[in-house]
Amino acid sequence: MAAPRSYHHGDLRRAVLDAAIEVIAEDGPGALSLRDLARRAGVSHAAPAHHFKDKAGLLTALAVEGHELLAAAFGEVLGTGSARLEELGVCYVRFALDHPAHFEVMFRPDLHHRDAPELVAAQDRTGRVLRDGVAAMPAGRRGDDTGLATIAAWSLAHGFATLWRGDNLRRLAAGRAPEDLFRNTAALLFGGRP
Amino acid sequence: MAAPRSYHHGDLRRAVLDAAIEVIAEDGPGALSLRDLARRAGVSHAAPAHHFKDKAGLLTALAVEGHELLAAAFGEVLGTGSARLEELGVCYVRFALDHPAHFEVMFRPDLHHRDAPELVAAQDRTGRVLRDGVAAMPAGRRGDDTGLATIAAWSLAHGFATLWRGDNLRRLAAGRAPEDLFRNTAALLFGGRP
DNA sequence: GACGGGTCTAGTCGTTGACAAGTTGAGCAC
DNA sequence: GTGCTCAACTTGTCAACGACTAGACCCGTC
Repeated sequence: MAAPRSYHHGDLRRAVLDAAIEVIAEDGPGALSLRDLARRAGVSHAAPAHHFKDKAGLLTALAVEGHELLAAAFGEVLGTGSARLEELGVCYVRFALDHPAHFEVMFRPDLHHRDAPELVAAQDRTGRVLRDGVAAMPAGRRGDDTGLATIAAWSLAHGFATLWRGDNLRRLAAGRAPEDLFRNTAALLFGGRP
Repeated sequence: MAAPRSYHHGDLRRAVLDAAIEVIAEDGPGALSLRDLARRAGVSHAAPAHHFKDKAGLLTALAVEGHELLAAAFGEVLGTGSARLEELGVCYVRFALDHPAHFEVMFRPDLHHRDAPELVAAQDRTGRVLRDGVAAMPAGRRGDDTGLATIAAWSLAHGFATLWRGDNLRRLAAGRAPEDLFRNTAALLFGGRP
């Protein structure tokens, strides 16, 4: 990073993405500036545009990367075989807390090029993985309508993660750690009947 | 509105807020520009700053107004006495769909002055109203821990509303209207055992 | 050793948020 | 009425931004 730069950066695309992740995680997408990212990478102010076209393009790339990371995380949980529905939700919440910048951008269509084919594909894949994950669960409490169960599980996890990140649950959480708290919440709704 | 303007606008604060609501509902908070709002209200570019200090101040005011509207909506539902927990959630979802701009801003701390006392008060009030609403429900399925039940109900409704607004549930919804769909979802989790 | 395409620089335009200083006009004291 | 005060608003300015353009640079290929 301190080495003298040749004319070509080497991996400017990744460098800009990483810088963006840092900025967004700290101050939100509103604080993002292409010129600032260029400065951080040590290149001229117009260089990033060559990789991402424009600001929305950069955020689209970030969203796609987020969907890939989420799908991978789901794959790990499902791969273990010990997959209870709660753990899928916990995985979702953990993803949101571990990758706040990606999570922030993934579900904000006003920030990206909504029609970018790679984004649409990534979104579809996430939806499919989610639904398949729910479908693979024992029927039990979740009812027969897989679509409805998916909506329920997704809404619960997404809402929890979003509210937690916005610091809206601090008072209600009463000091409990987010993952445990969500596990309890999910167990209350999806778990065995008391 | 078409009348010749005197030096004083009359109610510039309201006019700017309304214009902001329109812009945000259409293109998101990122598309907001104080100068554009001023233009729409027919005043100079610096006039809005006199009422809101800065952009974050405007969004803070919007968030506070949103909390007030939400609390009022809850009051109506709870006032009827026919308050089942699902209907509280439906009310939340309907609020998000009816007031997209307010909803968008209310839970995005990076957009406002997080420490503004009127905002903190409004947030606290929303949290309290929510919790009281849940507490007033028959114990039944929701368990004994009111805090946990509030988190569950809030997360579910918030997640559903957010995902719906981001167009992430289109495929899973299969044409069903959002309110009915949420009612079913909530019934699946909170309702009587099938 | 020319060349061609991907990568980056340098310069520019129009727009924005924030700030400072001045202007207007309504309400109030006398 | 006269003069005062103060909030509401205007005008002018600045640095920063996103987007665009033309051109410089570098590497692999023929």
